[in-house]
Amino acid sequence: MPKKWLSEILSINKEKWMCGRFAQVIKYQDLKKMTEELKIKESSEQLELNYNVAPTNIVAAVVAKDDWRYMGFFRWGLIPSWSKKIPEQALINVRSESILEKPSFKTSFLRRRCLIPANGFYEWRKTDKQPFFIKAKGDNLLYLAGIYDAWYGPDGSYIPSLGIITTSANDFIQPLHERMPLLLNPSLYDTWLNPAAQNPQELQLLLTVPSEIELEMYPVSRRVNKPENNDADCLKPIAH
DNA sequence: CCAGACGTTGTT
DNA sequence: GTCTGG
DNA sequence: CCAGACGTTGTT
DNA sequence: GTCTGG
Repeated sequence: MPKKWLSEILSINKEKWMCGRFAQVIKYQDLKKMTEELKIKESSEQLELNYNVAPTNIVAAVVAKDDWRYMGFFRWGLIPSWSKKIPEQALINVRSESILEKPSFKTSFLRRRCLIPANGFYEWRKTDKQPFFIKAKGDNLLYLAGIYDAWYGPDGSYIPSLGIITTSANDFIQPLHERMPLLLNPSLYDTWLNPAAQNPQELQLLLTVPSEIELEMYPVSRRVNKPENNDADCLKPIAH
């Protein structure tokens, strides 16, 4: 029996998820800056450095309980609280356009919004699968808009999880992809994080505001393809 | 009322 | 949990 | 998102 | 191709 599987002969690779990989490498200075900017009351001394965040990884996110803003840790891939089991396909992205119509997302959107700090996110060019890193101009952190929930497994396990909200790509991202993560303008952070803000129409409006955040992108090594390659080289620009 | 689903992406 | 379909 | 597996039987 | 795992 030859060791060739059908896939090697038929190999047709479909692109699937939009924002399917990002970087969360938040060192002391950035952590300090973020804590001030977002008025976080409780955080860690330091965060795990993840240059290549893949679905199901644990990520840090800013959330609020009443007036108390803190850093929480969540599995990337939303598990609705009522799920009987962990969804087979991780719900890593949430379409902003239909968020209020989806039972899996609606309540989390109305009551449990978060911001996921990221250095930037990875995107694979459709034509040649060349990976790119997309980040804010300069070295400012990006904050990806997300929603979270808490899930208790039948065995008593407790898993907080989140999903990243997506929207149609702006002119900058368009050449690469149709979709992009929702990047709120900083003036909207307060409302976004406020769990008392629960008006569906007002919240939905936040999803339609075009981002004013200036972005830049550059190609990176295909090493990033493999989630276990998790080091600074993932972020380095390579020659075109 | 109960049963059953509950998601995204892109391409064809 | 919440919504849709029968 | 990409990577990697993808099967069965019974015997050692 | 389809599914699971990270």
